[in-house]
Amino acid sequence: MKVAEPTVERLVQYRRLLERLVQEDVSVVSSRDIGDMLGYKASQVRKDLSYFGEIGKRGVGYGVERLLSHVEDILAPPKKWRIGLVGVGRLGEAIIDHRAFLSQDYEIVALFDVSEKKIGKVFLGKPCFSLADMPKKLSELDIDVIMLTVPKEAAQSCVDIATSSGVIRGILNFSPSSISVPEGVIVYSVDISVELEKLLFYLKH
Amino acid sequence: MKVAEPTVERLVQYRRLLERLVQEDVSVVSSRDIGDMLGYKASQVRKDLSYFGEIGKRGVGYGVERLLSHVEDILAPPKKWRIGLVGVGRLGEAIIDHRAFLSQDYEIVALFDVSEKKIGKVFLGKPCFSLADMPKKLSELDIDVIMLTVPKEAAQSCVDIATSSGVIRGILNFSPSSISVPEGVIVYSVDISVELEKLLFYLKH
DNA sequence: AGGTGTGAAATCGTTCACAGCC
DNA sequence: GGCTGTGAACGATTTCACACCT
Repeated sequence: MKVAEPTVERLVQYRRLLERLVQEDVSVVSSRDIGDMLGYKASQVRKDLSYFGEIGKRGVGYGVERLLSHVEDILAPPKKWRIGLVGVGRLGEAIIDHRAFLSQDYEIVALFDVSEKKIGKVFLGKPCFSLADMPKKLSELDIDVIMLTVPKEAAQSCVDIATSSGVIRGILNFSPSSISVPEGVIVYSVDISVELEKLLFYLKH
Repeated sequence: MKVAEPTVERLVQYRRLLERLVQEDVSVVSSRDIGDMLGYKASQVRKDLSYFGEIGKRGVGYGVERLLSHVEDILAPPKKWRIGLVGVGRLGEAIIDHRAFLSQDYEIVALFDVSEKKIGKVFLGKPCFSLADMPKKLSELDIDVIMLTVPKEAAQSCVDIATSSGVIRGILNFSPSSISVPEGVIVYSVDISVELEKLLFYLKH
């Protein structure tokens, strides 16, 4: 099934909200409730949820637990993803430490850096290896995805080294640069300054 | 003039690329060159640039320096924005240290935190104040925008305190939570785990 | 020939409006 | 009466196709 990107983004938000509602012992929500809490139109919420079958009750709403497990199923990965993080700087460490990585769906299993000071050390429980050993380690450790937190000058060469192993299928790029990857590798970027610039642009009307 | 959001995002990328091309003494580029380097269609590049007047030469391309100064003018803010950062954790420090903040267009001028250990200290040249003093300090220091790098539980209350001063016009939210703000305040969010989840979703086709 | 600028067409995503069920 | 599910209308963005300039 083909799902639009904005829908996937909202599904992640629905899951988060529903987890909170389960905690708070809320048993039923309407599309309007969900929309109000997350800043979406009720019709948007209904359309998103309807792509995956009829899950609500007309005249009533959605059962919170039932809907949550439904959304979890949609988002569930085929296996627990194994992630490598390239570039153990301040941003890299902040990400290793991030609460998101308590997820059951993925795990950071190795770090990579060029600095002799970092290679061989352990950061927040994760071992750091040399960039030069990366292709070998990526295969050995069965890593599917890398997150790139290196300076922009290093980004493309790190990508080239990582993709040379042939095991990498996805890259989450935090560096402020466009990278090119082999056919079939998916790249998403999180670019702090681009988001800030967009905000500032609209601030001047 | 009204500019679509995806266009603004690409304009920021064009500026980055053009800055590099100036460094490399490239004097002319075509829309196809730009598109190939950034992963856009040539027609997309031409359309984006044409919104702001005829700047290229038919049969030739765009003069790099001329185009850069044109794009800089489009993105230029009316004044240097003054930014406050709320939450001096690992992620907050990574952002303070980020190369993006060498920009002439904006500057982090103050930090805010609840921790007694951090209040009164200076981090990478930026003074840290108490959350309780935030409304006063935001006015005093003429801060327009805040960046939120607090745990999700604290996000909404920090927003409420910050917007109570009435001087905040924009918020860049790094916390994994939806926040509500008074009419007229613009919010952009950078959510690491949402981007990762989207990537992983498309990895399982 | 080569490359821009741009209306028109195509695509993608959101919102409406209402039939259908609880 | 209230709320879901969904085709149809709408709106936004991308891509095409070609006239026009150098």
